[in-house]
Amino acid sequence: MDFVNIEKKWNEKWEKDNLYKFDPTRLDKKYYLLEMFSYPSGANLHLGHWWNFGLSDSFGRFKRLKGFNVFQPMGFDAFGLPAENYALKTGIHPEDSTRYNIEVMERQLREMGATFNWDYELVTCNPDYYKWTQWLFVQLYKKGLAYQKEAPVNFCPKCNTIIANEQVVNGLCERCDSEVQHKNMRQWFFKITDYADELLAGLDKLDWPEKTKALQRNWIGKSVGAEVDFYTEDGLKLTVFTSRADTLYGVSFLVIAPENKLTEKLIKPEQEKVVREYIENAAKKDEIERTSTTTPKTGVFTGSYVINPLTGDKVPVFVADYVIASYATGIVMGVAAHDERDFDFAKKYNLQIKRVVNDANGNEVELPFTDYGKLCNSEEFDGMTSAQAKEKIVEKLIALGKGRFKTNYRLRDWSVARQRYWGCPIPMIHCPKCGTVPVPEKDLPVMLPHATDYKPDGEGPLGKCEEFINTTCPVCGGKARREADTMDTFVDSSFYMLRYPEAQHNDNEIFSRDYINKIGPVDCYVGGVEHATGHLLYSRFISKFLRDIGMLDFDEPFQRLIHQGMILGNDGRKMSKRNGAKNADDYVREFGSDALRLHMMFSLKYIEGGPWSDDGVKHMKSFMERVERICLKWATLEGDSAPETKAEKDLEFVLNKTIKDYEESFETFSFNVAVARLMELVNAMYKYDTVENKNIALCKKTLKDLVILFAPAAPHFAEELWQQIGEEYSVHNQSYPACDESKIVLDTIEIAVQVNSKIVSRTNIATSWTNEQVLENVKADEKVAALIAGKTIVKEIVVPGRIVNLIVR
RNA sequence: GCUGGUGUGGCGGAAUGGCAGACGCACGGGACUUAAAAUCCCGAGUUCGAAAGGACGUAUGGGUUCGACUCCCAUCACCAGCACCA
Repeated sequence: MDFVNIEKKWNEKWEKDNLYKFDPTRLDKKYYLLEMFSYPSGANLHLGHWWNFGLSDSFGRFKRLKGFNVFQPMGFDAFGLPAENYALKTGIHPEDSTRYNIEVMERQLREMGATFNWDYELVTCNPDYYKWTQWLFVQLYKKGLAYQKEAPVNFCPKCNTIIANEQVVNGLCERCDSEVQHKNMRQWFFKITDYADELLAGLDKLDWPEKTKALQRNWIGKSVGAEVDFYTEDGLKLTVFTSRADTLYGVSFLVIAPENKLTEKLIKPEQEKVVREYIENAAKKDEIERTSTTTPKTGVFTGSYVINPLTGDKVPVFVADYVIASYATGIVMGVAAHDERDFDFAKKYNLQIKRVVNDANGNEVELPFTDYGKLCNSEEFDGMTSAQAKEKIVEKLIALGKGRFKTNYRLRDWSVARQRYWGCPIPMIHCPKCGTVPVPEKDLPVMLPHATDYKPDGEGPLGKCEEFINTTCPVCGGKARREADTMDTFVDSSFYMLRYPEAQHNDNEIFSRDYINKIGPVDCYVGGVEHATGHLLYSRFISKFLRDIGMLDFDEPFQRLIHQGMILGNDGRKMSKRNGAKNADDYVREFGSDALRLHMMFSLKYIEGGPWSDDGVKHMKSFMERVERICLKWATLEGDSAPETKAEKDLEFVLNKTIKDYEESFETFSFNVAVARLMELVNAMYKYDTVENKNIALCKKTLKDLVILFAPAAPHFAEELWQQIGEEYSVHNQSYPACDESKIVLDTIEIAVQVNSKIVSRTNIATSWTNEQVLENVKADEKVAALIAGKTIVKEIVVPGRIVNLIVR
């Protein structure tokens, strides 16, 4: 078979016939399958694209065979920095290069012959898409969830923009590896923190990899504890957050972050010089230096003391740069006896290490933190666990009015503004009279101008575009300026899965409430794990928000999530030209895409990925030829003798077992096992082929089922073979073959026989036998009889169809 | 440090607590061929043995069980994420 040319032929025919058209009226058995859409990079489709799109396309095809009305749209995440950086290098406008790249990539994706529903294509840089990105912004603004504040932000000096926490990797910009600077700027945020608890709780019911759920839990970082108010002699309140309120009796010192507003008020004149010097130094250090676990904690005494609300102890207050100003209250209590690093800190600055406190009688008492009775010098704490002690102590604080239960989250609000050109304009207007007001919905979209000066200047290049920036205030009609920033591209992608079903309509709504609730949420979402704390979290947040404003009945956009593993170079490192990276096209042209697809399915676990080795591609071609030979031979067999032979039953067994196992393997994305099952069936066919007097009807059925089973894994090959064996177009409109359970129950099977849990023999038994009959037969076995002779059988275990174990003494 | 994951032949990898290593690669052998390729068939965890057969085997050490790759506890190694988060 000429694999390369038949692919072209069928791709064209399928596309012409619109074979995989999604039927929006038949939603009772819909299946919404989605791969994370890609950034139009303009490069040729590489192996990673095939790995992602090709194999999940096979999954979609499988679902179609199973009778599902599969919705599998495709689009492009088209705004973003790469196009702009490319523009700065080449002078080609981001819009032009992006349009061109989309054209190239779309053509290649279509050439894959995949079942994507191109008639629902979305491109995030199209005004009819970003109209809804802006609409979303306005809705969030109206609910107080989009807001501006002056805040320390991550600023990438090379990209000249603010980036989100999620885009900072080890203090470096994830795109260009520049060291990220920390600036105070007035910025737009989405209040994702309002949903922290719900985002956490919602994870439990999702069919997602445990790993990904853990990543999100970790990222949200819920910490249940308490706030404790300490007062200085001057009556200044310092509130600390602690998850270990039970150690309150052992507080040796308090530490405040240099940036905390209260720090100023704590500095006593005699300490002024050293403290200022310290703060100045701290400001120079970057976050990594400050928060590295390897560098010892340093700090400086402010000169102030506070009173421990429970013990009345006088506790010194330090400034230290390891305390993070933005987490919780930015003030921490140090318990030297409990925490190793607090211990080191206390020793370094000669602070009292409160292993001992004075009890009511003035005697010194040891402070083990498990002995709460003694610790608190009160019988009411006797024998308490840490958790019980925590609760009791906080209750005492509440009674004193000096503390409360408190939960903190590591999650910060989502910084969404970018000082870049190639993004969705933020639909806000700054009016000198009315302040900041949203663009009225009827005026959306705010069009991104085809600017000529898109060079980033740290303030938003749109600010230099006069015809864009100058506008009138929608409230008072006076002169006003538009917001010059654009949105993070993760805003674009946070709702695309909800917009897809409506991609064909440019209505007055982002989507029809009725329709989205029937077709959504996404049943299965396929994409990389690298989006665990970014895109996947943002999308969940936006879904919950849309639910809250009455747009959605569901609040989790992705029911099931599959991460494909990464294909690595042959040296196990990220793929590059040096370690064997090739364009997928090189293989497609030589062996055909089906051979490539089969090899990818078979050679690595989809979910784990691994180093790429291409030896197998040619073997898959051989395998397909082997399949073709037997199929074409069997297709021409004539007559219909039906001998009841063992060989025939063996083949029937393998066929039906394959039908069953293949399905299971596909459902769990275990494509490697699925292909192995196909090979087993083919081997069984060859074995049966040696039989002289064949059951022709069985051969024909096997052959037909085999070709259908191949349809998801090797779509062009299966279609061609389907035609060649004389079946009616198209194999992709067939139903998945039914497994005849009666054929996978054999009359006789071989089971293992154990004596004292050790295999001593194998014997054939009839499956119709009762356990008693099986035992009787097993005991009659020569070897077994010899072993049990003269001994007492203590226990007889029969696992039907598996094993017999006789315990003798 | 915390969280999650992984650990099975030379390699990729199979195994609802029930015959470990399916399927394939590489390897060896045979058939066909003048020969090679292709194809078809057979073999193969390691080790002792001529063979029959035996011993040892799923990172390590324990445990539960008639029986553990699978469940539990501890340890080690590697991968990933978070990390003076109080």
